[in-house]
Amino acid sequence: MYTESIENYLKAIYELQREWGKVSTNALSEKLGVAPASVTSMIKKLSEKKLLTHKRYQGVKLTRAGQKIALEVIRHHRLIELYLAEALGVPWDQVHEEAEKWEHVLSEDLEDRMDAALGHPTRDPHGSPIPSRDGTIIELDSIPLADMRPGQHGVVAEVSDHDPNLLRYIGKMGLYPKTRVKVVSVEPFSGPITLKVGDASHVLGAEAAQYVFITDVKGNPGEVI
Amino acid sequence: MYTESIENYLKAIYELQREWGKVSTNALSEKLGVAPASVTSMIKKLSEKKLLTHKRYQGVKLTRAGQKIALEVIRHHRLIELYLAEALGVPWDQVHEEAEKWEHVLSEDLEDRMDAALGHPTRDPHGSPIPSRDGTIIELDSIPLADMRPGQHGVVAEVSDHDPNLLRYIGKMGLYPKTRVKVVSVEPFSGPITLKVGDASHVLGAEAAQYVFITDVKGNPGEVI
DNA sequence: AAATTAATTTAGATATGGCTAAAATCACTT
DNA sequence: AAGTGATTTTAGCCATATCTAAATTAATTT
Repeated sequence: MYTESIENYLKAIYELQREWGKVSTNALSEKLGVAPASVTSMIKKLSEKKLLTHKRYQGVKLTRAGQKIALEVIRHHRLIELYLAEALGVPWDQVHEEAEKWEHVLSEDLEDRMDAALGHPTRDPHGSPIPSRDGTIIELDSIPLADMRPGQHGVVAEVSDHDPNLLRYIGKMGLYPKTRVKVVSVEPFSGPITLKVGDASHVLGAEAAQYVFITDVKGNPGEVI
Repeated sequence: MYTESIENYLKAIYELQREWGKVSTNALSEKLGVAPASVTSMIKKLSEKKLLTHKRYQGVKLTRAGQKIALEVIRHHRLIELYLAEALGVPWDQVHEEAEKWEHVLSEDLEDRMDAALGHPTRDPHGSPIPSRDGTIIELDSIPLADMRPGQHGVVAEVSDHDPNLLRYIGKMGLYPKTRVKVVSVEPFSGPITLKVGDASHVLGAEAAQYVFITDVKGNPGEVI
């Protein structure tokens, strides 16, 4: 088994890789909240263990072995998040923090039991896909709500879980995964977005809209006024 | 917060204190599976933090502060054990291992949720008392099954959870907490014990009988043949 | 009371995963 | 092509929690 630290590095690298393609020392440093120099020495170690490849000054890339471990940790994380929400009613803005710790000590047996109790789910409470045991993951094709135009509508696919405050804010307007939304208007200069969620109308700040991802986008894109 | 290591030391000290009164360096070393020298240096640290008192070559004793932390960890451990057994059907010989890891990363909020979901339980699956949040614990008055005499009967109060094999063995004859048992005969020289559990009759080895604790013991003690 | 044995402590080493400060490299501008 | 600023790496240090080997203290035996 790998240390908690190693698991966290691999997970972070996987996520950055998916979002930005390449993963720099600084990006990792910021995401993990450690000094760049610490990242460099960990990279060296992970490279020796063949969990990633590294070209000096050029960033890292997970090997197959590294990705496998990353996906196992992510599977733990997301199963735990969903389990806590479903079975114990933990609010969706708190499940992430709890899962951050528990994911590293969850046994495979308990993982399987939770998976079965939840009916082999495919999405966590934030809409993120839960990798299967063998490391298959189906990422959704979605765009940030911030990129939508007036008149377009779609379905909330996924919401970033990095900030509990953001989740509470988003939750207040009912923007949970699988919810239909329609963009009514968009203010210029990265301004707020007015949208319909069911019968209700909400105004959402531009920054928050970066973190809400929409799938199944349809409708004639109108002008940004 | 304290490190996982510190929590484990405090828990171990609490348990040894309860069982043997005083807690020697060697006893801790054995219980924790670390070298005696390592125990000495940790004792020094815990003593500086005022979590225990130590007289050189004379063993240690938890302070009130140390005991409070020990009981918090034990509460976590036992709530987790019961939760896993009840909610996820984890067999009673596996819950201990899972709880050993999880207990150190459980939030107070989740502790409360599990406690509520279980209806504020007072015993874990092995019959051990679950301390309350404020650190109150009600230990049962019980004797080892090995000390019972033919003709006596009683109720299983608690079973040691230190060895999964033992738990499976004990489970096979239905010796779960709250089960009535009657001692039929006891072989001499610390020999096996024949007992009735419900309608069934079982023979139990003397060593295993050291780890099963009986309360409410009644009946005329007969001779050990 | 001295010698032996057992328990405990001290001293010094190791691995992990952080840190800061300084050096090296890269990327961009002029 | 050289200079500047940002990024990355190197070098060396620190804390935690282990270890082994040696020294000390306590307990027991003769």
